[in-house]
Amino acid sequence: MADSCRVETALEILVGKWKPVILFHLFSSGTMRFSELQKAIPDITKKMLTAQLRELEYHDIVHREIYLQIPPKVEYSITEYGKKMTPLLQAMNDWGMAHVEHLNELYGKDQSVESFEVNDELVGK
Amino acid sequence: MADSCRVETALEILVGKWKPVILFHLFSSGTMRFSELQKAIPDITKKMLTAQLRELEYHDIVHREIYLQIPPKVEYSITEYGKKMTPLLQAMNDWGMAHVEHLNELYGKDQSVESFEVNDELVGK
DNA sequence: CGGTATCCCCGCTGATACTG
DNA sequence: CAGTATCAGCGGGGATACCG
Repeated sequence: MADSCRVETALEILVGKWKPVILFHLFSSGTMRFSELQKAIPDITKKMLTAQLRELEYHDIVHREIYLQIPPKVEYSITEYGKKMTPLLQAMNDWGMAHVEHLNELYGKDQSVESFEVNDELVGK
Repeated sequence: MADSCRVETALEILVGKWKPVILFHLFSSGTMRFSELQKAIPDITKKMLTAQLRELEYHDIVHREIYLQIPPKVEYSITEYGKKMTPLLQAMNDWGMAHVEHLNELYGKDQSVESFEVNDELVGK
């Protein structure tokens, strides 16, 4: 735990209602157009998709490739630097899965940690 | 990255303006009274301290020991299960530190990722 | 001492419409 | 197609006061 705590720095990048799902899709599919992301995440609005992508872009996690053509085409992908997040995301994912199990043991199977609609979405894709 | 994404589960537990700082102090000091946490985190209100501690307690990360006496005494500590979060917190902390460096390289030293007041607080303790 | 109870504000998110 | 602009709602968080 050392003498300081930058956990919040990591949180800042990931926090945002749709960032984990966006990252999940980009990590899985490699490169996706704006409209492909929209299709993959039906409930997100253009406004939010744009906003969250811009934040990830600012943090050099996501790359935005613009093709100057009509109609426009924009592709998003994980940067090389962004790929270094994989172990962290993996660790969070693993801990999250174990924690769901733990909560089930504590409170019973019917309990939810909320916000699982996001996962339903992934399942239904 | 597997076929599902429980990253958000991990985020839920940590998200909350004061949870990382609270965890930092409890991990560092072992056991702390309510008032000690207040002193360690001057800007937090009783309401928020209580709320965030209750959430951590619900998730079995923090244990709440009540001493039935006048004046009241309540001690908070990390549960055994909670201690299993250490590697995750460490990973997030490490990534966070590296990311601050990365942002400095990209945008210059003066840039901030915001919310560093929390750290100032820790430094000033 | 260790909390609740109330009231309030602001910023994230959503819905909808418009545009190059 | 890939956005921006505008308006509106809701809830996390803050300030303050009170309580066993």
